[in-house]
Amino acid sequence: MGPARRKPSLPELPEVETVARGLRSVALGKEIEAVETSGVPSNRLPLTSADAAMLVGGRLAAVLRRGKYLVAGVVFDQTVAGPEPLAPSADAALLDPAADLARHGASLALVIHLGMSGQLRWADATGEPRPPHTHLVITFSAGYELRFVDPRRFGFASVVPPSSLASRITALVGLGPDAMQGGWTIESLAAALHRSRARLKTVLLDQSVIAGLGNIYTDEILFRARIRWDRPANSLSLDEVMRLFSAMQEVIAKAVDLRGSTLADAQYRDLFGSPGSFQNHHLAYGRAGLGCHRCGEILQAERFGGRTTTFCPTCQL
DNA sequence: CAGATGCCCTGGGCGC
DNA sequence: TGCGCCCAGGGCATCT
Repeated sequence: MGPARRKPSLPELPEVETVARGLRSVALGKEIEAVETSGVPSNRLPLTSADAAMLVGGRLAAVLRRGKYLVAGVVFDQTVAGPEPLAPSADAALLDPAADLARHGASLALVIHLGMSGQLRWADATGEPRPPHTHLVITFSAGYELRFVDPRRFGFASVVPPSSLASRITALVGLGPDAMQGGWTIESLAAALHRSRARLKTVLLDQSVIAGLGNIYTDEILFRARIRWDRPANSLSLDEVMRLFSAMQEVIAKAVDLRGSTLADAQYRDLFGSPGSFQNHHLAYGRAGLGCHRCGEILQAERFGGRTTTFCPTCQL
């Protein structure tokens, strides 16, 4: 093996959750005074300056996360009561951001997906200069600004009325239950997996089945569950589903606790520029060619569907 | 028709 | 130093 390859650390559920919590801690209730766009459109969903300008005069009333999506509710002409409850119950509204936003009285939604290289930064408007590839800047009262920086422009920011969420951002509405707060049970996970005979990792990555998992966390979950990525999803025994369920809970909880994974390229930073530390607990992702922490076997990398999976050929069955 | 595969978007690391 | 290959992941088109 050559020198350690720089891997992108892309934002998945734990990283987006960390950013969402950061936003709640600093931006709720603050008035939006100005919005600037770079004029360089997202590759996915361009934001017109007219749409962006609709935010001016509003206040952030809620910051939700659904899978890898951030959804901020913006209210006009009313005071914000206070921070929303941090952990909403797993009721039907959990999957319906429009309903959640309505409860907060939001008349506009700012939807952000960080894509592969997107970052949100909270900065003093008079402080550090804006980095290259800053595509959206929202200036709040008190001289702070929220910067959306995205070199590869796979991410997007969109401003839509809550009632148009379903038609304008269909993927958001089509998300399956969230990997962290979707109310998953062993039974519902087993049912979801048994509906498909596609390869297990394909199903775990399918945002319409489980929302929030990406390449890093699926590899970590599968390693801990000791199950191969290419098993047909409907071939798992009950014991294996239970292991997968536990691994998903543990990995996501710990990764959120450690504020996500920041790898060598430092692509992911939280709202305030700090790295996460779950990368120090990675057992599979990025470790191809290194020894398995469980059995010592050399971890193997395989490519499918244009991406790499790292796993232990001996203890993942 | 479910599942698999290929392609596209982009910038940066790195090899030559 | 500079050029060009390759990689990353999500969405979608197109196959089998």
